[in-house]
Amino acid sequence: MAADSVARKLDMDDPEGTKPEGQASKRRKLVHKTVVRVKIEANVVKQKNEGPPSDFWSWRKYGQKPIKGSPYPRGYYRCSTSKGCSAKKQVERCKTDASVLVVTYTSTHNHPGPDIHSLNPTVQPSEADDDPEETAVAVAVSPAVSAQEEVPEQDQDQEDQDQEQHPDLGDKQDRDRHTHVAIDEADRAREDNFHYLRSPTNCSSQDLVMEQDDTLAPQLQVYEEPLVSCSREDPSGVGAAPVPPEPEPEPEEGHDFFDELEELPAFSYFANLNRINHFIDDRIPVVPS
DNA sequence: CGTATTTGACCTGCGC
DNA sequence: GCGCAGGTCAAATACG
Repeated sequence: MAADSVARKLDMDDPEGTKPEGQASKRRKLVHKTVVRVKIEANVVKQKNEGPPSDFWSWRKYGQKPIKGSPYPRGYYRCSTSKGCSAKKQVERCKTDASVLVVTYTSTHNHPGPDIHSLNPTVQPSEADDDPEETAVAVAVSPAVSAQEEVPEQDQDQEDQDQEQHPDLGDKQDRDRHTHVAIDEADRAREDNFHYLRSPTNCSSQDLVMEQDDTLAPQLQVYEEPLVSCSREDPSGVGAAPVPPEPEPEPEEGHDFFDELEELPAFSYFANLNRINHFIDDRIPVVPS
């Protein structure tokens, strides 16, 4: 017992790079994060029922913790696609809207992803999927909505509710509106297989080593498509979603919750997109008609 | 039998 | 300096 603790302590005390990335990255600050929110019933549930692999990457759960202020636990996942990959994601449910999952990606994949077309032959690229521009539109969604990385846990929730009130967030709100335009455009393109969009697997090492001033870099908040942020927006825009809204299961237990969110689609895709700096910089402006 | 998930303990960072 | 909360590890367990 004690020996175990000592051994672990020694291991953790190693400030050098002699230990796996996971341990080295125990720092809570200064890590690049990408936040994705997704409405679960429209994709995850459906997807789960259909059974296809839910992501380009495979994620392995390594922890779960109850989060103060949130009735739902947070799950910790690590990329298991490649052994040395330090990519991680945290999955939790929105405090104010149980149907919305908040996925936070940290670190980056240090390996090329699988070819989704070969891995998922059943996933046929839609016509829109063949159109780079359609994908680009979807991409534009990501950076269009940015959030502060330093937003405290509690404030994130607050932010959702106060977005429209907060003067500082007016710009964000405006962009948010653009986002929905973009989503509208991309919606049709991706509604059938948005979680397998275009393969991001050809991310170059350049992408992977993307450096960012974490203290300054805005956190990318990606709204998964027929999705609305927590506790706001009229779901009417979502009505176009191919999947009828299912009765929201009462999130009584975190286990049930995480049973649903064990694997999430497309997030890695967006995470990868976020890494493609030039892609973001050159994002296609979505002009509201 | 191998792999993935669960779960409790431990460590670190941060705020007071 | 102390306490709290978040993040990670690793043994135990479940599953295919």
